[in-house]
Amino acid sequence: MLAGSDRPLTMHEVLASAPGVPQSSAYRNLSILAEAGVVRRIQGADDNGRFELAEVVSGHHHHHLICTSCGLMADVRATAKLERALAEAARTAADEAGFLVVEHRFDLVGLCAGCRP
Amino acid sequence: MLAGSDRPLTMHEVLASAPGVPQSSAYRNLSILAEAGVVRRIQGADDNGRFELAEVVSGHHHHHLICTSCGLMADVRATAKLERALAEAARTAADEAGFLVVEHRFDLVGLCAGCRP
DNA sequence: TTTACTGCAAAGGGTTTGCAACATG
DNA sequence: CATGTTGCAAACCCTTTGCAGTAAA
Repeated sequence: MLAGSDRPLTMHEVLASAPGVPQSSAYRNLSILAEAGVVRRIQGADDNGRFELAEVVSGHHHHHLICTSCGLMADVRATAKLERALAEAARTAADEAGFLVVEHRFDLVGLCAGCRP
Repeated sequence: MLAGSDRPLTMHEVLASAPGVPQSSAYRNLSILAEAGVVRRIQGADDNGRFELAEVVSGHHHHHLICTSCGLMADVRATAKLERALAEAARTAADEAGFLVVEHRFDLVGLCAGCRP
């Protein structure tokens, strides 16, 4: 499979990239991989589910740019500085709620280079 | 309606809180409100859609705690300091991609007080 | 009456599942 | 022969939509 992409793929894209594979198999296998922690399942802007390699596998932590106009969802490599800030923020916010943070998600929503005026 | 909650509500909860209102009306009206910018539609952990008052209406910017065990989704008030850090991080990350950030989302995923060991 | 909104029930679209055929060891 | 994986099609669930009935102006 081809989840070595620089952005989460929709099921549609996954199927297009693997001709001949029926939906059911794709869903089934991706679900298994997701359960095994190899793949992560996320949501786009408001439409369909998407799949990406888990951080453990891809080897890099990243966030997302989400374009509200064309629906594009791209990865943004997280910098050490940003991560430090986010991690601390997470700890602070979660502590007072007694919440144990396992991971955080930081997504930027707006207009991509091709859609901005 | 009762969107003065401290957390996003699922359609199920919305319906439960407004007995007698049929799904179709709830969906329809919430969609209209969403389009008008009064309500915001978001996604929980991986399951169903949820609704919350838009920031403009609720008057406060917040993020979410998402419990992977029980599915709970709670609001976390954003602090000025955190916001400053996030905003700057957003700008930095987005700029090099030519992305125009309209809003950011920062969610903490993990275990809530009731589910953590 | 004209316009807008309700309720119901049917349709839609993404995702899951049952089950028999098939490959693997 | 025993086990696990495929493909197909039907089932599911959440959400949307058509349409006629009702309330409001």
